[in-house]
Amino acid sequence: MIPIKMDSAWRGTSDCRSCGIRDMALFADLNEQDFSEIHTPIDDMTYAPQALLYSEGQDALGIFTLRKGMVKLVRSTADGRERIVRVLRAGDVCGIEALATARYDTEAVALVETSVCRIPLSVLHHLSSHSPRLHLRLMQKWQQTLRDADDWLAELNFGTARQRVSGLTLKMRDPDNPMVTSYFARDDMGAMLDLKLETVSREISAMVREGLIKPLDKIGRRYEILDEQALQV
Amino acid sequence: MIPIKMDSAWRGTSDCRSCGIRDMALFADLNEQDFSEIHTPIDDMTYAPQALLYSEGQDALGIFTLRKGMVKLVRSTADGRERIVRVLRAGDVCGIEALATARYDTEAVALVETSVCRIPLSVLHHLSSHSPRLHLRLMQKWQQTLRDADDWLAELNFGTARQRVSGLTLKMRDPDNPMVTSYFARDDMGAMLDLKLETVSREISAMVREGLIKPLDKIGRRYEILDEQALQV
DNA sequence: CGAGCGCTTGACCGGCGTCAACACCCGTGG
DNA sequence: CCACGGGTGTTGACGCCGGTCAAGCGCTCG
Repeated sequence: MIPIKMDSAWRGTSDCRSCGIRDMALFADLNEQDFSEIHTPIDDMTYAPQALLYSEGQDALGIFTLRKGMVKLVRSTADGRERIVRVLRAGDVCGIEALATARYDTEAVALVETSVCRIPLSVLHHLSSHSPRLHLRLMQKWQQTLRDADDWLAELNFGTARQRVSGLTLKMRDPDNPMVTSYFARDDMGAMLDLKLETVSREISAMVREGLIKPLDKIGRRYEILDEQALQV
Repeated sequence: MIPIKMDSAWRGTSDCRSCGIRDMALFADLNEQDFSEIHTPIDDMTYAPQALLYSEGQDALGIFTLRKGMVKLVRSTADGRERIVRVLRAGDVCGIEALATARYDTEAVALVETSVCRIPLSVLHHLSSHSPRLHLRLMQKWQQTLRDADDWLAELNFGTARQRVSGLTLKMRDPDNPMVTSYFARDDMGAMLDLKLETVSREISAMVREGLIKPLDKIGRRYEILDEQALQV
């Protein structure tokens, strides 16, 4: 059992009106009246790499919007193996399932330093019935989450090792700089793609040798994409 | 390209109040006032095996509740391979993503004779903002759908061929008779589990030889579960 | 500067894919 | 009623991809 650091810090209460990612977030199109109906403060929090946001089955305090960083969602199978079902990035919603059941269905762990805002369930329940704008936005987030889940299965867990690693390479491109992609620890990548870490490492090495990608650091996390075409196979 | 038979039949307008599966369905806890606000008829439809409910990207007419039968959801990858992302059964909701985008994200095909009711989007949009009961029920269906998607990835697409076929065997047990399970055409099973049809066939044969399951028909679709324990590995 | 962790690489092996032949069920038509 | 043919499932032989085990390397941090 790997001990998980609980390095998390409450950084204060968010002012959603001036949020930097508000156009991607749940509260994108709330108006002043909607905001005036929020009576519980929204927490602004930051997690260190490997920090646990919540664990599988835990009672939910709220749902999270990712402002910066990345979070892996981990599901344990009946026989104790661990599987990464998805990776969330800035703008994604984390723990949305708690809206229906007040419990989280998966474990959520920060992969890098990650900042989030945590919106209490009571706020969402209240607003989703009083604000058609939030109601619509929630529907879109549900749909996006489901689509991501299906994409993960259809695109990243299908075909040869090369196809899977290529797929992850393209999926994890930096939104601000599409020629750069972010990898993870090799065993995490294995748990995402259903491959062993040695296989992942071998494929990455081969892709570098073949001139498809080029390492940007010495720890194997950031790579430049050189041949986009060849990765799309 | 395999031509898909469009054998579908409109069977009339549903009376939801007396629906046999109403306790599982979206309209479970609507009251008389809610029903009185439904101004568009709800279609009651039946599809033959292999019939197409809708295709990927198609404009949505409504969302479906399965009354009887099974439906596979198929996603095509960028390079043209086809992947079955989930199988829906009685009580499940099909095409829920259309609530957010008015388009379907996957293709839906009946696996056996299947009857559904199709609820127009307008009815759901109207009721979800006017009826807190439907609103809650919709949240639950979103959550259930997402959980199914993650289960499919974590339990059925992870580990050895034996583990996958065992997992599918347990997942497809008859709700009315848990000692009986339903299989599909071997290539469909392969597309669900990311295995080749020969591998699926070999694992099933081995499980029969080892006394874990026993065929109930001669076409390889229904099997009796003899050793539940051994399948849970 | 040394310890330790994570990444890489190699050698070997086994499980699954590939290709092919065959068995079986069932519908069709003589 | 039986002969035929196509579709689907099963089984076998063989090869390769990816898993396993192990050694070595390089970075980072104490």
